[in-house]
Amino acid sequence: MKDYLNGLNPAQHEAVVNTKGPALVIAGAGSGKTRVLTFRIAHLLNNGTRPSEILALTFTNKAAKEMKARIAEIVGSDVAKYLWMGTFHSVFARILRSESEKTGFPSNFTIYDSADSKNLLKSIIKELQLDSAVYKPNQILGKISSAKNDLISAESYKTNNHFITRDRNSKQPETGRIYQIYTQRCKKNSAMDFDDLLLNTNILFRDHLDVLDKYQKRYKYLLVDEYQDTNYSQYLIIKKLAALHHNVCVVGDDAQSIYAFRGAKIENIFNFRTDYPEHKLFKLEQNYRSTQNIVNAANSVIAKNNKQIQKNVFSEKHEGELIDVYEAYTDAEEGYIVANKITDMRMAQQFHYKDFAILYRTNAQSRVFEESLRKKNIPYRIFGGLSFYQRKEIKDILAYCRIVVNPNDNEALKRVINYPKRGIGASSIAKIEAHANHTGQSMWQIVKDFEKIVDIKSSGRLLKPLAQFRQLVLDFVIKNQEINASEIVQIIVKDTGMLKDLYVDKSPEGISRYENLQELTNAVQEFVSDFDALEGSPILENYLQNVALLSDQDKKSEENDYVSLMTIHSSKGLEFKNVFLVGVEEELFPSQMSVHSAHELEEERRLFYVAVTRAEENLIISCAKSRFRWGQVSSPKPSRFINEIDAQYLDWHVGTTSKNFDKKPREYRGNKELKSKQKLPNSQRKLSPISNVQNTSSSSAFKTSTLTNLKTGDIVEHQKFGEGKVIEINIDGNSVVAIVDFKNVGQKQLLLKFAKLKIIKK
DNA sequence: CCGGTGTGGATTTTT
DNA sequence: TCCACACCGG
Repeated sequence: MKDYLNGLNPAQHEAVVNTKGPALVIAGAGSGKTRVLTFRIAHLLNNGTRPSEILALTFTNKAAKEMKARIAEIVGSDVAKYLWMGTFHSVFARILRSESEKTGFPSNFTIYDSADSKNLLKSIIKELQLDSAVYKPNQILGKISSAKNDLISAESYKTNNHFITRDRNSKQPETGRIYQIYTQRCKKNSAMDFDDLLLNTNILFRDHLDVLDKYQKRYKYLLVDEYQDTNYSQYLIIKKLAALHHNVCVVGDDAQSIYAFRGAKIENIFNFRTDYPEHKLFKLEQNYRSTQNIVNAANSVIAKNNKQIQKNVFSEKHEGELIDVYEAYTDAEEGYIVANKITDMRMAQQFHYKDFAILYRTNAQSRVFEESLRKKNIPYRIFGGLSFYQRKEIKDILAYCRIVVNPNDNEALKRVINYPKRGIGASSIAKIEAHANHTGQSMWQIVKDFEKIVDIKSSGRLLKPLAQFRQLVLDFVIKNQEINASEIVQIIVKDTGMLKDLYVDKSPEGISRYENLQELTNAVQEFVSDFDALEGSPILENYLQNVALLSDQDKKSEENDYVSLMTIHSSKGLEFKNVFLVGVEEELFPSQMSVHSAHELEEERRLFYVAVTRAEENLIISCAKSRFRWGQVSSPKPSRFINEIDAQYLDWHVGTTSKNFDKKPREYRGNKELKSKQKLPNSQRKLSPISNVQNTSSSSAFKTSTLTNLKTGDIVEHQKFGEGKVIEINIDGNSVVAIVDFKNVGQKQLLLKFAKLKIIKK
């Protein structure tokens, strides 16, 4: 029981046993941060602290779960289960539910995910008759979100000069009004978005000192993981809760703060020392994860940042291999190199597939690697992207569940009032919504008594479908009172007809949707059987409370052997023997200070640092000199960050290294004239015909199926170049190119398959 | 109302 | 490329 302290190094040991007073633990990458946190909690428990007096906040649900499991191993699960441990969002959602009399929200409030928020904003913007091209829902959502994270209410937003001028400059002067209506609408729907969970907690603690007092007393020890990624709202919650006991331990690494885009303030970790002058500082500097080369290389990059807490991260592992850098000609070749390398390394060094990860900046980059891996029959799994809970079929089921629990949830109602199709079209939905907003009722209240609405009654056509929908929901509500979450979900998928709908659909997508539906019912079943009596009963209400805050990462991964593909962001906290950091081009890892402010650049550098420090043994960085993106060819340069790594740690492989690579770079295919330019140095290389096309509309009217119909000799019309004659057509795998002689252009043009063409004469 | 088709726009990153 | 949306005809 006590021997957990033996395996710690001196710095870790200090950070574990000094449990009194504020503590700042700076934990370099791979320095055993989770160990320290878990042992610190275990140490508290072993020294007489009750588990319910400890509040530990993590960044993801997964981290919380894992940590709880590890603590349970030390102190036993009967103790560990009473710990308050979870993400900010889940813990404070729970508190907001139990303090519902004080919040103005019912305890069964719905949590809107970003899609719900966006939809709500969209309809508000439409209602206000504003142009949704100017008031882009995503942008507005971003503004509202950052305001909330800075604890700025709609009212103060509207009168704040800074925001007024900013919104005027961005031609969105009505943002404040939208914010206000959005807030009202959420309240009416009994819904909170992600930011509201934190904002309303702050409001609760501000306006109800008795409540604050209660939680201050309850939580004698606070621990916060990933402190560098907390926002102002979270910071303030911690500060208030810690005000009584001052036993607040924050753990983090300023070099890994990569969430500024969603409001994270790296300053929080810098300012901890001034916030708590009596704090103790612990630096975990030994990296147990990576080879010396990788650690040194990572250090050499992050050293270029100005804002940081000085530390000296070192490794005592073997020196290790140099970092390979590959500059491929094309994205396809980059994929090929990576897949080949995985096969080679696996054979030569007995690695498993699960020892490999491919990390990229954006989800869209995964496709090329998927293709190359599939070609070589390498098993892989993509993390992130469209998460399970964001899939249409899943959201539809959950929307029904949400209505059952909270009928005022308009967003859920709008989602399924006509799904499956029952003849309630967009205009009818708009009519109901307008009625609801007029009378200050929820849409469900209108639907419930739709016979009273003259407008609906007179048209007649809606009567039957509305009655049917109402009956369906009412049935669910009644049944739900007696049965558990799993049973009601079964009834919902069956009675709505969704189960049959998806079962009948035998297209690949239909099958996968059916499987997803099965997976969801399994998940609910699991929720029911795993349910701990401590947390109430396994009813739908309780299931829903978790589900909005879940993400794909929280789904347990099977034991299988596969290569992992994910964004750098989602790789944080993970480690792999071999890491491929791909697509490292300046388009995605910007290098121009003129475009990006200094602190944005520093954040990008930290992101790069995070990626590099995921690797234990081998790191391979790659980029492509020509990339096919959004239907167009671009010629990106390697990111500056590669050059910021000290050259002594690098091993460069420029150009094609794979002799077997049979595909020529994409932009040269099938065109003799261009082929000769291949040898030109990068700076002088011109892709003139293609770049001309780039300037035209990027519409993809010219579909592949149509394109294959194109023949040499056809007369076509191009939006920009006018009428012309096809003189050569080249179809090769998925790349299709036509050379066209345009009447009025005086130059033959090379058109890619996405060029906009109308066939005039065959 | 609904489904098909054409069109235009968009891309970080996640609780 | 994919997705959302507008438009049209049944």
